[in-house]
Amino acid sequence: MQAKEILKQHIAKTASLTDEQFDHFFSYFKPQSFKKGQAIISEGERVNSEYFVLEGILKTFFINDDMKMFILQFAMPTWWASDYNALYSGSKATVSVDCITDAEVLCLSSADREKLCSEIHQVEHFFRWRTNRGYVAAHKRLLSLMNSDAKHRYEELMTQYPQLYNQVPKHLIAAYLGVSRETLSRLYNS
Amino acid sequence: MQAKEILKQHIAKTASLTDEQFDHFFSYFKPQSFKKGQAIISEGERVNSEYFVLEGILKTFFINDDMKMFILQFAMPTWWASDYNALYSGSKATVSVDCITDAEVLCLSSADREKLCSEIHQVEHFFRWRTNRGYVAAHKRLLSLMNSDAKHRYEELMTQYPQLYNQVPKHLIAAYLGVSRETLSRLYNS
DNA sequence: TCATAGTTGTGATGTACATCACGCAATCAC
DNA sequence: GTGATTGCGTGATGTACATCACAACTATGA
Repeated sequence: MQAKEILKQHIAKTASLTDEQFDHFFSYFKPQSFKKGQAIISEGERVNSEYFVLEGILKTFFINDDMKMFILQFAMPTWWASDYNALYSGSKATVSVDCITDAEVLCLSSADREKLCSEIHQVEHFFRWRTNRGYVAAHKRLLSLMNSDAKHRYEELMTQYPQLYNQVPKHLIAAYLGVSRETLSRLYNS
Repeated sequence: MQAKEILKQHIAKTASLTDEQFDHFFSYFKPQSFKKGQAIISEGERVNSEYFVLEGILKTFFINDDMKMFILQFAMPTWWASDYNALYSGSKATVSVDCITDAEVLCLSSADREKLCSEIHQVEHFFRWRTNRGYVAAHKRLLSLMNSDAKHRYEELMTQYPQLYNQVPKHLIAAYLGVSRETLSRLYNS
């Protein structure tokens, strides 16, 4: 399927745009290709854009002073990724985004998103609902981190996104679950 | 300060409404008073509204099968609280909201919020930005849960919201930090 | 005013994890 | 093809927490 059609169907689930409106909307998105391992947003840099995934898997992550990595999100096709803190506040990135596999994305600058939101009411509507879904998902994950042990979190993740099992190295899944790779290995061998 | 003025100043930080627009907007909010300990949203019930806090402190929380409580949010004046999952999906509440102190709130139904969002573009703009701030805050907390130990999280919380120290029982602060009340007690006595 | 419930502190013990250390494929680079 | 890198498993040990048990103090309400 074409990039345009993928985005169109994605938007149509939440907002009603006329064809002209959608064409205008789409014209601000820049297609980009990335290779496995390539960085899209690096900590400390300025962040101007957010990214809609067409193909491949991205990760949003943070690396602490001990060089330990924590993954906030795996972004799969039709998901969005960026450092939304930096993007909305204008500050420098505190989290990074890179490619777990080769990836095709559509890039939308923050300035263009705000322009589109103010031009087309339904675009603002779309972004409100999208962000709300992210907010709810983050709260679910907070509860799961506080309430469940690592084994339970692992099983939840594998049930919801079984494709991660084959497509994503185990140490990244561990970094998402918030356990060491050794612990994760012991969990599913039991 | 009047309820109306508090809300007006709160909105004005993110959106530009004319006085007429704000009057219309405000007319949908219902003032409500609650006593300490009173429930606002209970797990399993239908959720119709969200709440803007004028005075007092609310908590949004979840109780698991072992009757252990986890606090997602303390809502202080000018904060919003609800079960946003239930509110946006129409399902029943999975988290509860109640009052830690006596509280004055403004209640806005979900139907009215959607009506106002579609009538007044700037209202939709406001809610998009508000939700984005919540999303970013939730991700910060996810990182803090995965990266920091309980002592560090406690100090962060007390630095950012020192008023919680006196106004909120310690076992609720523990339920927010994700540790037992015993552990919390040992943390700050050292 | 007395009883009861809610809040906080502290010791003893248990456990789910992290960390360190090592070996062993599979894949990649040149 | 060979050395280097990446990914994965597993044992030994350490630790930050949970849990249980009990005591004391404070606020609330009949």
